[in-house]
Amino acid sequence: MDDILQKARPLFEGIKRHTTLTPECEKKIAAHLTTKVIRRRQYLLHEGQVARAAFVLKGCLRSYSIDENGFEHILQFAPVNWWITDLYSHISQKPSSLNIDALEDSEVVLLSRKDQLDLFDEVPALERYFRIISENSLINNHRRLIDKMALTAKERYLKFCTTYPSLINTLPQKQIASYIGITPEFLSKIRSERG
Amino acid sequence: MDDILQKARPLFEGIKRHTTLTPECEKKIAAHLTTKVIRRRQYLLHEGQVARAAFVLKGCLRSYSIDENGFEHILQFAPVNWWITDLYSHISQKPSSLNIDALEDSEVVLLSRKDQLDLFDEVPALERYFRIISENSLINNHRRLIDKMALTAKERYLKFCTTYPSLINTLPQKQIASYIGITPEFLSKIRSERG
DNA sequence: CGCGACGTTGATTTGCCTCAACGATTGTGG
DNA sequence: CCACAATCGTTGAGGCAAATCAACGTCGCG
Repeated sequence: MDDILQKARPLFEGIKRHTTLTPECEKKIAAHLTTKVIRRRQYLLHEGQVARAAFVLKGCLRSYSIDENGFEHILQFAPVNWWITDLYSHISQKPSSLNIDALEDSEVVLLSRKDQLDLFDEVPALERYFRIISENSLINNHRRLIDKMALTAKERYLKFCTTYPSLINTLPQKQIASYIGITPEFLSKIRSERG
Repeated sequence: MDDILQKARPLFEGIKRHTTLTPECEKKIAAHLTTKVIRRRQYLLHEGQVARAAFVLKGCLRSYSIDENGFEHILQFAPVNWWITDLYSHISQKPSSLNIDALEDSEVVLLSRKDQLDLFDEVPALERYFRIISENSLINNHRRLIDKMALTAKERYLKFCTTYPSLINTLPQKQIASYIGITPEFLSKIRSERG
């Protein structure tokens, strides 16, 4: 129990950057959290399961959909201190259409939707925190959608490089290509034009 | 004053579909709302201005970005009972990069970010409501982004037709083409292939 | 009436994909 | 520790979905 309270500290710090949180509230939250280790290439969520929300303590995960031709399309990367889930499944409690797996050995804390909703009544600050990160995620998604419509593959790649410089050398090119919506071969060609 | 309370009724009904709202809270909210009429082709928001959030009482609006070649990319349609804004600008209070204008004669209620944040402290139910609609918008945006990466133009058009059947006959084809991310010419060609 | 926005259609171009072959690197079991 | 497979990135030839450009008919509206 105290173990979780300790491990979830980065999460509480994150919450405190947006709102205030008393030690009692931290305990209430911690009571609903569990931790989980996920090794590289292991799944946190398989298509068809019901998702829980995961906060990354260590490592890096990704969520992606697989289309009818078997191609992966990455929706999100989640490095340390980010949340990741299939939001549709998490909220509706229906089977997910996304997969989530670990790009490196990772550790997360998990929160079910039921526990999350209970906590929103117990700890209003938590609801505020999730309201804020939902707003921010929405802004990022708007930007990404517009970029997908307005920019060329090369422009999107360069923008990715400046927006997430820390991920460039961490992630395989294949994953970056999938995130910006092009084939790995074409990304390779883009990069070879003096990069 | 009572006028706003009356006009905002559809908004209060919408909130009550997600949480509970007392008449006193409705009054508190109404005190921060203003109404505005926007005629067809008139702007609610110009690129560079700071956005407020708008709830549509009548008509239909759109938000869109203009790229460096002068092409419009529609981010959102807002028919009756939907919110629309440039979320980035509204939240950060910085100049917007989006435009919002009316596709037909419309009327909206407006809420500034400051008033919204004040209300979150006064009326927790309102924060819950916005948390929920942010979550739902995010789900829709995820879906749309994946569709843009995984589906062909024709598939996206057919999906638009089944997802928003009421908009098909209301909106000019040009606007639909911009929303699904293709040229009006190509949409015309898609439609001419029987169906 | 005439102008401007809209939709259509065809010819041509292009950004990106597909497929295939090939090194380099990683990792895994004998 | 090595052999081998699997994964990754690169490169090239060819193909296709969608964009571009241009011309034309229609409609609503000042």
